[in-house]
Amino acid sequence: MASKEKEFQNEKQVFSEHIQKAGLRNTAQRELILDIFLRTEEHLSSEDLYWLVHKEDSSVGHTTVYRTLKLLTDAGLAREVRFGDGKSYYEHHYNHEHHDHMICTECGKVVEFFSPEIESLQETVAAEYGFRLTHHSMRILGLCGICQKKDSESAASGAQPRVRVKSVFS
Amino acid sequence: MASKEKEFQNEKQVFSEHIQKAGLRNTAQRELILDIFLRTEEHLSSEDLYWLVHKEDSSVGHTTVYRTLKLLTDAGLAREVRFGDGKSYYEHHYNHEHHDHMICTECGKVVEFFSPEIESLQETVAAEYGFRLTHHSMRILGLCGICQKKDSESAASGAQPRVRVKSVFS
DNA sequence: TTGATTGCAAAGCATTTGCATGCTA
DNA sequence: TAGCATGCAAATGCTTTGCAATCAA
Repeated sequence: MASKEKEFQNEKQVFSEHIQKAGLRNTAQRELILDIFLRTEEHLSSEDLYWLVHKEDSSVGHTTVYRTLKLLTDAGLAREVRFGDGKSYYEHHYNHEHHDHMICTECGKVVEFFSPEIESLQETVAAEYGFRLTHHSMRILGLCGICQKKDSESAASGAQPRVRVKSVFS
Repeated sequence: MASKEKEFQNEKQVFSEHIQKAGLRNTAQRELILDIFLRTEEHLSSEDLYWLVHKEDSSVGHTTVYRTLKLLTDAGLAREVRFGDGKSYYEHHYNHEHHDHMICTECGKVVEFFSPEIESLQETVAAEYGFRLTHHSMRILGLCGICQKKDSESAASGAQPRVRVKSVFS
């Protein structure tokens, strides 16, 4: 692995370029937030990222994290995702393949998957209704293997799911 | 069509039974809210439904509409749906086939569709990852036929989309 | 009569905005 | 120096909760 300074050079350059094109400015806060975002290979809420940033620089505020996540999204480095608990999460988007999510409603585990067959069927369906598809969102909710076992073994454990899915959508 | 009094008898009985089983009570507000919900074949937000109810009985409050929509959902008469604008919408669920949604990001039109092929592929994918699928949510976002034309004809019209999709999810 | 229900007001969340101050280009 | 960025506090939008008064069973 490259040294800390050389990591994520591509992503950082994409960000710089986006900032310059838009007539914005580079700041220490934005650099720090981007760096921590890139170092964390998870689905992060703004709140999650705020605390990670806070550990390294406690002067950075919530607002800046929110605004920077939007900026990262605009720059194509992040993608906003929702799992149904009312918050927005963000995941890496630069050089990452498109995928959908499968979420365990018990422990909150999120699995990324991709099905070319489903993708192409979505195109077909959209065309049937005269739509030009621009994006889609698909979540599969269920129990992961581990939680299926836990459920059959015993009833309630005290564990708190990370993502509490309040409702089922379409 | 049956007379107003005889309409939706099945739905109303389902509601009565749910209320009795749960040890709850029938009230004029709940009857009115259910009635208006059933008469409206659309995706309604709590706010939408509140105003429709308000027209017929202005003494009914927001809170009661929220609580009654939850009750209808518990009773299996309604289903909560989210389109990505931060609000919850509700649609008829009793004796309605499962379906997914296609949403026009320009005018907010919502089309319901069902694809058995996609459904079965979802089962397959879930099984591949050891998940037991319980629900899923799928939204296709794009431009409907009409808005594609409008877009090519001219640029901006003053029309306000009913659903403003703020973010793209998975 | 008893306890569920109602509606108001207030509280909760996640997110956004106004604004004075600070800092980059 | 100009004007974008920051961070605080306040505002927002949707939803939930506390509570006293009301009403169904």
